[in-house]
Amino acid sequence: MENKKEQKSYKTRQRTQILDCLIDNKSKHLTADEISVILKKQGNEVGKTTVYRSLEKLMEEGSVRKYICEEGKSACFQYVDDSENCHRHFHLKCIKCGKLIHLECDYLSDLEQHIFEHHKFTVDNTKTVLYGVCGECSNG
Amino acid sequence: MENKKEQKSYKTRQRTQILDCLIDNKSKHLTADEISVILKKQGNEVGKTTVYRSLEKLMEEGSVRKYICEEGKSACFQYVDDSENCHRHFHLKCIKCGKLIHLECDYLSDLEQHIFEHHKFTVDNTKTVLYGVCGECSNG
DNA sequence: TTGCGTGCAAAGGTTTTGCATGGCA
DNA sequence: TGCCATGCAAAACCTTTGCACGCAA
Repeated sequence: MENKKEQKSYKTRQRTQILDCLIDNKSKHLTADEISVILKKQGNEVGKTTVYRSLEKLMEEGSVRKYICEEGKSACFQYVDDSENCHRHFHLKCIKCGKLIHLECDYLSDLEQHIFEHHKFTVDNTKTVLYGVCGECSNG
Repeated sequence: MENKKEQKSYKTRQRTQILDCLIDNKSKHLTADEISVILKKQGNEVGKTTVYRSLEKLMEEGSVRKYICEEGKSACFQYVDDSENCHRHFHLKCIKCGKLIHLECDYLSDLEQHIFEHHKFTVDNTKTVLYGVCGECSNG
């Protein structure tokens, strides 16, 4: 069974640096590869395998969230910052410049409520990203 | 403007069957592999390469749309049924049973309008899927 | 006949797994 | 010392590309 017993977890250089990297970039969605590259540039090389495995652990612990991004080629990860209430708002992602926008807005909460009441569907904005074009890119 | 020089396009057994398959399943999101399997079961085997290439053509023609789905492993495709106005509504997808729900609702159009006016962002619901749990699965 | 379509094989890119070694507690 | 963590190599997947042959028009 999915016994969510907390598993032991050691504090290692690699895992710490991966988490730090995600925190430093908490406004962005990073791919496993991007994390790997950033760490390398900082002189903190970490094997790709370890990046993937650490991200998985961090997701289980709830510190990190996985998103499926527009490109579809690779998954994106983002630090879960409780102070930003990311579980309560929607994310918009520009398909032109890739910018990620955190949308804090009561209107959106109402939307969720509406969908739940009228369509019997519980939206999980942890997994949901609205795609489109941001103001800057549409002016271009 | 969508002025893509129209390329010549031959009507072949494979392309016809792929499109038929998408039409038969127009309420679902199918992966390239699923299409391949369905056709095989019908005795209409089509090479994977051909499935991918045909889907690309069909997308250019505007008959088919590509979505990035939750699993993230593979892309999903769906027939564009103009009579259903899929470009005007949102799609909900249940992360438990995989069911796809077409949400026809004025409230949602307002949402788009709201995001555009207040957040300068043009949502493309061609690419957007709201993830969550449907009524049946949450009762389970 | 022309040139797009098809499909096998192979390449490319991302993610996972096997296994021996390393390192936290 | 007991385990989890790490990382190389290889496997597993999904998708794309090269190439020779097939087939619609």
